[in-house]
Amino acid sequence: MSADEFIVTPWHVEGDIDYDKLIEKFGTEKISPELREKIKNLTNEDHFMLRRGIFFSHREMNRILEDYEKGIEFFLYTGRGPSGHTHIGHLVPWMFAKWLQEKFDVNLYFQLTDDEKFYSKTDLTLEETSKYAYENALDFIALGFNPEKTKIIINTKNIQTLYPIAAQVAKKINFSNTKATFGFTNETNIGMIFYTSLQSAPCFIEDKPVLIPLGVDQDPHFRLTRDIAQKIGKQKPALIHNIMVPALTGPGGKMSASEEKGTIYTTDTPDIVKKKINKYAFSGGQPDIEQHRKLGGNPDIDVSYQYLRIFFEPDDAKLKKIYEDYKSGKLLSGELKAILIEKINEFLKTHQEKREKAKQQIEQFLLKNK
RNA sequence: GGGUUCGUAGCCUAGCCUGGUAGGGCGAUGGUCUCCAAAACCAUCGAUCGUCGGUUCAAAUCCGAUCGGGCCCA
Repeated sequence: MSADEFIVTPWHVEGDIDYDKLIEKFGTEKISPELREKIKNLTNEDHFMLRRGIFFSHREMNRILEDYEKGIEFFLYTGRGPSGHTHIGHLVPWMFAKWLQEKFDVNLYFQLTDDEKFYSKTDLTLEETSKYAYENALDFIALGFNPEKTKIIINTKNIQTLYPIAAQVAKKINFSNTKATFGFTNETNIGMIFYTSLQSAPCFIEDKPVLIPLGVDQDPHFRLTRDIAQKIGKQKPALIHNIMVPALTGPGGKMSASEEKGTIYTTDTPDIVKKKINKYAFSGGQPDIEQHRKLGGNPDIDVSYQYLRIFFEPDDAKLKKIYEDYKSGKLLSGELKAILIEKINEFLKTHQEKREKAKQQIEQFLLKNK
């Protein structure tokens, strides 16, 4: 794969992603300074993920906000395909969703697509994906969502609620649509072919506009949903997209739940975190210390720096100092890694405590079928 | 239900026709080098060849059955 090639689909992300090109390719809109300003005015906060372009693209986010200003409330929807343990990349859209929920005081639905992972991963059983769904739910709850306004949907458990909506959707999507959108072939099992309608279903679970914060790789599902929304008498879902969190080992792909060493899990111990970062994190440093002092490092390709930017260092002034020190050669790669290790472990310490508590809270979060 | 095709280390795959206990690539691991990581170089681990049975001195290789995946037709 050459430098300017990249692949972004719901099931596969590869290459060095050019996000401007992706916006063009997917037909989404870049988050404009005006939109950012508007969000800032409504929330009284300029969230660092917006400021730094971690959330970089959207579809009709402006409409959601205009409606909101007119007193029309929206709700939030996001989710996760439970194919393994939760890693820190997953937390990006969840954290942002949590912030949106807080600021706008709205309902949120979190969908765990255990059926989809069973369909798409040949070696996973339904028991395993359901087990991961539970595990992932704990991480989600640990972020501190409002239990009064937050419901977790597990596809195989909540099918009774989802199915009537999914049926409405499914009738309007034909085989050619899914083939074109997802690249399905004759080998694709029919679970996959139907599946997108289940991912659409929560968009219409309330009779209100919906805003979906999500990784940009999931956009194709909602492209279909948006296409058919009016046909079933519903509003198009609005989306706001985050970039892919790079794997520890390098910029050529997203962090994957199945690749041990390129991934920091929410359950990793401080020692494991330290070891993984030191041993695997791709750096933008120079070949040796002398050259590094002289030429400086490249924070833009340095994964440790990127993690700080994306998630672990919300303080702009601190981040800027790290950026400049690294770029000037004052800060060594090993030192940068030490900063990140400290930050991650600090975060995980509290996260893991909250995750334990979540085991007692999970019941009140699970959506009950009516 | 019929036909067809595939099943070799974590992944991809050679070998099967012309039987003599398996070769490569990627990956992984360790080392050298680096402030780390990457790259590069060196080294190492790893498969009883889906399963069961038969033929044979000898089977991944031939035969039968069976399980699993794919495609086509009905």
